[in-house]
Parts: sequence; structure tokens; C-alpha cells
Amino acid sequence: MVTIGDVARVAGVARSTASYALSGRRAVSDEVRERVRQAASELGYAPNAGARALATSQTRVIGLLAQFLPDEFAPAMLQYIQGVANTARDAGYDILLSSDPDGPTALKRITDSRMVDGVVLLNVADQDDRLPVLRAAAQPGALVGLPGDCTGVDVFDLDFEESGRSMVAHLHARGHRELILVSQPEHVIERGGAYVWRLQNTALETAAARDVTLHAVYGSSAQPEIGRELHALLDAHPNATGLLLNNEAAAAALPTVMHERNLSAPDDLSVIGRYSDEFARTFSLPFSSIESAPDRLGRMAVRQLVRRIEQETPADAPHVVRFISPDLVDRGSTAPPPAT
Amino acid sequence: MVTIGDVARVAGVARSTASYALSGRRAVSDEVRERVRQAASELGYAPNAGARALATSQTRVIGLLAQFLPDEFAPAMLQYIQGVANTARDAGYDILLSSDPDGPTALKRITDSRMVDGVVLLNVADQDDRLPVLRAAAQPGALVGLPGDCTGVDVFDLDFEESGRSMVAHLHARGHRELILVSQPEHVIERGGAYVWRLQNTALETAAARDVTLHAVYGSSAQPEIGRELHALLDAHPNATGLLLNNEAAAAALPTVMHERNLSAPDDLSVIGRYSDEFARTFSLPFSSIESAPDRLGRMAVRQLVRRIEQETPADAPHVVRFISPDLVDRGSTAPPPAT
DNA sequence: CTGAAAGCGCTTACAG
DNA sequence: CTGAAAGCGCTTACAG
Repeated sequence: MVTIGDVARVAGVARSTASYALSGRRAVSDEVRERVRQAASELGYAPNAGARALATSQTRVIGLLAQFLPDEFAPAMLQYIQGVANTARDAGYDILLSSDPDGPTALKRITDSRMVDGVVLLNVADQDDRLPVLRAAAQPGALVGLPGDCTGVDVFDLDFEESGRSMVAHLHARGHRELILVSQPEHVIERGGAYVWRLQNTALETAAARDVTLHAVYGSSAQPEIGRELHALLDAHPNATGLLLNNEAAAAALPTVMHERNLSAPDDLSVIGRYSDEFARTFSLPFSSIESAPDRLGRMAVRQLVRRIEQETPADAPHVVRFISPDLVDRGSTAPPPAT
Repeated sequence: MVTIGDVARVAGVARSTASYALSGRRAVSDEVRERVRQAASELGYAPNAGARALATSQTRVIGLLAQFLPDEFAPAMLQYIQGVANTARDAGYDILLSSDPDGPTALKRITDSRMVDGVVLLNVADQDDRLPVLRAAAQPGALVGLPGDCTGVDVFDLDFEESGRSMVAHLHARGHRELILVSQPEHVIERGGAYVWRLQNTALETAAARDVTLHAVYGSSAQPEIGRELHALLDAHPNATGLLLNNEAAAAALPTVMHERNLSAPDDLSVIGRYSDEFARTFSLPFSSIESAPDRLGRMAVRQLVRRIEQETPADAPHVVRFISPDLVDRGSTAPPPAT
């Protein structure tokens, strides 16, 4: 392999001078700089990442902790990963992807061994086992998802409270008085998936305040179970005129279910989901939805992380908890309830 | 950070002894080994990855080059990524994920800077720009997907030729005489996505040999275009009784299209896709399909790569090109054509 | 069975 | 403006 020593020799300068010429961290005469650059490109020089990391304590790698849990819908995860990966690349960082189901152990190993300059956690639970590890780590961390305790980390999430309110308010305003809300599986909650009850609670409150009946249930996040459950749900609540989905798998399954029941939105049933526009396209979903903005959240997390890594933000600068407000993307699936 | 020097001091031995005790690469007295281990775990010692890489020229990281091209269906990609990531983890490797649209440049940077011990390329095209870079690299590479020139790399792919044959033969045997084959977008071919024509060619040959009319067309890989195209296609060929899909986006869109046309499989139309079982579940697809086995391909690629990295396979050992044979997963969507 | 030393390829104070 | 040297934290021949 070609080292900076080779470059220096070819350029006829000291290794330190070659290093400075390439990094620009010290003034170097135009002539020398040119010679060094020339030599470097002739030889195809690329600095050894390990050596550089050892010397600078910087890897220019960001760890991405994604867990593909059986109760999460994988295609929805992918969009967060893409958001993080794209932003990281633009900022000059590579991504070390961990999909280890044992998140805490993986995180500890990656941070302790100094493989990364910082870490993005996806899929954060209310009591997330990875957080104690992250707080003990030397590197900063940014989360997508709201944990119970936000100390020491930067947090980005959709405003699920407001999402719950606005879904119910939207249908209430159009005259609906009986709704169904399908959340993610109950074990997502048990695991601490706080976004499930954050949305559900405000939906229930809003419904109660407006005298709307809201049937709040948990749904599977796998096919074909969720399809069957949706059928059972619609059977059980024949007078419900609106369906709210805080469950991507349910959203993906709903078109088939509605076809099978010969229902269409919004004529027979008003529907609002909570997923990204990209997700809607992928699954051909014709329903209006609260935009979950995975790309935006991924981007915000990485930007803040990079700011901390590069110390534009002092290490003890206050940490942020930032919610993005829910936008309802109107795909025309809501209307006043059918006259009976 | 705690270094091996700290461990050695606490254990009262030399750094080299601490290193050997931990790695087991040299005999060490039981007592010393125990003291070193004790010290290491007390201090929470984890070797610095950069330093180790510098000393050993091994990073225990595998580069994963995935391109999220607009004409590929992202959820299908994810499964290959998971297959690679899971196998790598089990083998003790971390994954450096690159989703850079400029694959060759990203690959060159990653390999030249010695960030990885080897590389897996996804989404390989017939004339893949990344291959010259990979061949020039010091690290071995494994591909998922068949390029025109396989020299110097290990290659794993579904047997698309056989897939094309078996799809047509299956429907021919059940009495079908007019079929439609929807492939991926034409620009996938222009880009060199060889699997498109590999399947299509054998499908056409098989059809010709058996006097079956086969309408072979390209379809978009985005919604909602592909839905419209499927409608147009079924309009244009009202006598076709079988539909073959070598296009994940088309498969994902088909249930909706069939509902809209009030068709069901296999009574009105026999359907065979080419996608994974996991994909079928995710999209609730009721169609029989050639299993594309992304997890298996990812696993094979990583295993072979690890073998090369760890020199169980000598560097000049012959490279492999391995096809997995297509299994038809029967979901009951094929039958004799409807009587007319 | 153990230790002192060299070396991996960088960067960066220290000198001039 | 440039160079010689130290040091980052490991591993591994070389000695004993």
C-alpha cells in the first residue's frame, strides 16, 4: 500500500510536510503543495483510516443502531436508515450499520473500541436499554424516537401527541362520532415503544372531549394477521365511520381488506394513517396520512450529531428534544360520514 | 480511555503479556491469564479498533455497497442488506454501509483507505463500474448479481435463466397459451441489470418452443405508474390467461389492480411472481412465486468473503460463480385457464 | 513462560 | 516555510 512516506519521498519533502500540504493545516509554499498533490495523485495515495483514527481520535464514521424487531414493519425502518445514510454521506461520514438484536452489547462494543465518532439510535423505546450504554460512552448520540429520560442525548421525533389530536379533530370536524384507532402491537408498548400510547392517549382525550366514541385497539405488525384483525374490527364496530391507523402494517394491508369488504374511502369509511409519503407510494396507499417524515428526522439527527462531533456545539451544550409537527397529507380519503 | 497499558499495569505484567493473555496467541500461565482477564474486565477494557487495524491490517469490517437506485424497489433491497448484515455479525464482522449513488468512488475510497477487509456488492450490473475498482483493490469482493465478467470476484445469484423457463413451463403445462411477462424498467437493462433479460430471454425461448404467445414488456418500478401500466396491459391482451412478474413493484401493485378489475387468481388469471417469501408477506401477495432468496444469497456472499479474508481460501483460489436454483413457492395462484 | 522493543501509518507540537 | 521526532494503542517477532 502507498503511504504518506511514499508521497513525501516522491515529492522530495518530509512526511510532515506532505501531511500538512494535503491537509492544509499549516501554510505550505505553493510549489511544494503542488508537488505533494501531484505525487499523491500519481501514486493513488489514500490515507490509512486506522492510522488516521489512531492519530486524531476521529474516525469519520457514525454508528447507526437499527433493530429489525419482529414487531416492527421493516420497510418503514428502511426510510430512516436512508435518511441517516444520505445525510451522513453529505457531511463526510461513513455509516457503521448495526442490526444486532442485542443493541446494548453492540453499542458498547462499537463505542468502547472507538470505531465511531458518534451514534444514531433508531427505534428508541421509553426505557431503552441502549441509553445507559450511550450515556456512559465517550461519543455523543442522537436519537430518533422519544425515550422516557432524555438527559445526555439529542432527541428527534414526530409529535405523536399532536398527531393523535389532529387525527381525531379532523374527523370530528367532518361529523364523525365513532372511530377506530389501530395502534401497533401491544408488545411494542411493553417494550417501551412510547409513540404508541403517546398518540393513543391524546386521541382518546380528544375524542372524550368532543363526545366521540373511539375504539382504541392494538394490531399486529405482520401479514396476514393484521388483515384478519382489520376484518374482525370492522365487523365488531359496524357503526364506526372513521379508521385511524398508527400502524404501518395495518395501513399496508387495508386496501386489500377494504376491497374484500367492498368498501371505499371516503364514501363508506374515512381513513387517516400515519406514515411517510414514500411509504404511501411504495404500498400504493390512497389514504390521507400524518407524514412521519423519516428522511427529515434522520437528517436532523445526523446534523445535530455532526455538530456535536465537530464541537461546534460544546460538549456540555444543552441537549435538544425536538418534535416535528404532524402534517396531514390529504389524499382525499376523508369526508363526512355516509348518511344512514 | 483505557488501554492495554492500563490493563498490564493493573495485572502487573508487560503490555505484550497482556496482549497475549487476551488473544491467546501465545501460551500464558493460568495465573497470569486470570489476572489479566480480571484487570481487563474491571477496567472495562476494549481494544482500540484503529490501533488494532493498524497493527494487524485487519479491520473486521465488511463494506456493503448498496445502491438505492430510483428504478429499484427499495423494500426488495432491504432484504439483501439484512441477509448480509446478519451473516456478517454472526461471523464477527461489522458492516460499513455505503448507499452512495456514486458507487465506484465510494468503493475506491473505502478500500484504498483500508476501512474494510472485504466488500459485498449488491445490485450488480452487467457492466458494473464498480468492478474495475474492486479488481484493483487489495481486498476480496463478493457479488450478489451476475456481471458480464466474473474474473477476480465471487458471484452469487438466482438462476434467472431457469426461472424464466420454469415460469413459462409451469403455465404451459396447465394449458395456458397466451401469457404476459412484466419485467423491470427498460433502463434497468440499459444500466446493465442483466437479470432482466436473462429471465426474459429464456421465457421467450421456452414460449416459442411450446407455441405459447408471450408478450414481454417492461414495467415501471414505482407506484402509481406501474398500476396504470398493468391495467393498460390487461386491456391490450384480453386473451392472455397468465401473468408473469419479474418486477417487485408490479407484484406489489397487482392485488389492487386485480381488485379494481374484479379479477381473481387463479380463476380469472394465473399469476407467478419472482420475489421472496418475506416480500410476499410484507405486501400480502397471494401469488405463487419464484423464491428470490435474498437472505440466502446474502449469507452465501458473506460466507465466501469471510473465507477469503481469513485465508482459508488462498488468495489465488479459483473464484466461484454460484446460482441458486429457483424454487416455486406455491400459493395457489395458478390453475388451468378459464374455459371460454 | 515473560519482557523490552520495534513497527503499523498517520498527525502535530517542537525547533529552526 | 520546512524537518525531525514523538506519540496515538495495538501486535508480534526477538531475546531471555
